[in-house]
Amino acid sequence: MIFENQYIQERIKKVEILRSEGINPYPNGIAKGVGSETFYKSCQHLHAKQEGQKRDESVEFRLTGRLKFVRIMGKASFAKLQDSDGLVQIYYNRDDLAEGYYNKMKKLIEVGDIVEAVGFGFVTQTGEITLHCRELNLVTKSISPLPEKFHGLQDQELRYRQRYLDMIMNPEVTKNFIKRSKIVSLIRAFFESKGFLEVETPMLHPIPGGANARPFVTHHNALGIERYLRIAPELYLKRLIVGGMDAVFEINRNFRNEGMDHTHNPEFTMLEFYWAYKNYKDLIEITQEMFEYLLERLNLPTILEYEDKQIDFSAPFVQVSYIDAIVDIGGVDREIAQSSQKALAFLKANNVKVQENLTLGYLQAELFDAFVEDKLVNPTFITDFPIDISPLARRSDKNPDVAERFELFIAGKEISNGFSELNDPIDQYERFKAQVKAKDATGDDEAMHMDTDYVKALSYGMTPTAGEGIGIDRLVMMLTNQSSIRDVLLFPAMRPEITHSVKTEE
RNA sequence: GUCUCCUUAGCUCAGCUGGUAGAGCAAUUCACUUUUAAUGAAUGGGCCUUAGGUUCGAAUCCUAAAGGGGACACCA
Repeated sequence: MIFENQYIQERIKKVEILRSEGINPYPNGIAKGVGSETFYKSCQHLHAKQEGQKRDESVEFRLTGRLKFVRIMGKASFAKLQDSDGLVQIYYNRDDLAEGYYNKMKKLIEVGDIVEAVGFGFVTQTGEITLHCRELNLVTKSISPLPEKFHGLQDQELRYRQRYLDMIMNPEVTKNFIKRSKIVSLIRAFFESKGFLEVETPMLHPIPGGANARPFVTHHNALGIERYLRIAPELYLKRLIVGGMDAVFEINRNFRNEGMDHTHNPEFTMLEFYWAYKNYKDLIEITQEMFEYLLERLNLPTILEYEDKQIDFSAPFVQVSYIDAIVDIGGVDREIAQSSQKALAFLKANNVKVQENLTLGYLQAELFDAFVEDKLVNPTFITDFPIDISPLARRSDKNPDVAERFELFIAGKEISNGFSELNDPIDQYERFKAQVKAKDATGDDEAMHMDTDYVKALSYGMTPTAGEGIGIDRLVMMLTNQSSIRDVLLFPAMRPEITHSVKTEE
């Protein structure tokens, strides 16, 4: 039974006592009190008063919040109440509350309960602004005790599984999530100010597309068909460009059925935006601008601490081509980087596990991952991606081996991916076919599926368009200096916890 | 998926080379009308994650499982 714990039982008894005394432990219709911040500000002037007179009984305040500490000292008590502004101290004693109320309630109102305190401000002997209560009412009884008051809740697992407790015990956690919310809100404002329209496209896809990833599969009962939770909104957003929306964005969840670690959660939030009559160079510009906007509005410094690194966001961010990055940053000879045979040999010589049948572009990607990615600490735009690893990007008019594509790296991590979109329907059709072939040949179960409806859409003509995706979770990690994605997700994915019962055979 | 470490009271943690369970906070009772992790006194509280094994004897050693942390791999 969920409530069998002795401490919970003790508190349930208190609930019963309260009811028998005619006090509702879960009353309704109580308005939120004045925030503790406001209370402090309104009482600041009391500090200036003479010793022994630091009080103003003429102004009444009503505070509401959860009790975090209670110190009963016989006929008087101090308690700390936590509201959305923070902690505030209240004082209550036998003589200033209603007759008999103090003795009846002092043990029935305890740490964890949510209360309403009404009274006036004063300054204690130790100089703390405190509410002297004339009234102290229970707002909501807590029957589960809070974790230890000094160490709080440390256990990572409990913090993620019981995020509400984490928030009660570790207020800085809430602060990070408030910041996350602000970041998302600013991004919306930024794109709207640029004339983008926010749209919502399907989560249930008949064909998973727009990324190389394994999808979750689900079932539609009425239709009797499989659906895939979306791995990316890309193909739908581009259909909207075909339809004549010139600038769209979507901030929403993607689902990928892959491993979990400190940078991967099965569901994560992506910003994707598509911009007609623009190319990848315009994207680089607007991305740079977006970062400047975010840092400024969040009051963050240009040089940001992240883990053990210092990241310099001074504009403009460096731009390097994929090949040059491998050569100049990765320290790989240009000859090696431009020959399949030499690249393969080099990778093997450096103990990088690679498949034999990879094309040059894929080998370059291996070189990049192994020798370059970690070194891109300050924001860096990597441009001119190999065409083989960019199945949805437009081929460069100057160099057919290269796509008009870039990725932004910060602190060794990919933050954004953007390109001039492929709008030649026949080229797109061929590339899908190649992906399907790769799927069969190499058993690459992340390779893309053929999406004939998307090709059909392109066949009506899509304006030259640039599109980009930014991983919101990783962006928030960077801006809140968190090294685990779980610390920027309110409810990170967890395995089910109680499975002591039957083990299923393999 | 692999390696590695962790799981003991509500919480934070001790528990040695195996001898039968400890502290602090929290709780209960008492004292205390300006405390700051309040204080002082007393009391209660345990499926030592689970299942096997070794042993006269297991929280402790071994094996497996579950959950979690970290690293790597897969993955953009």
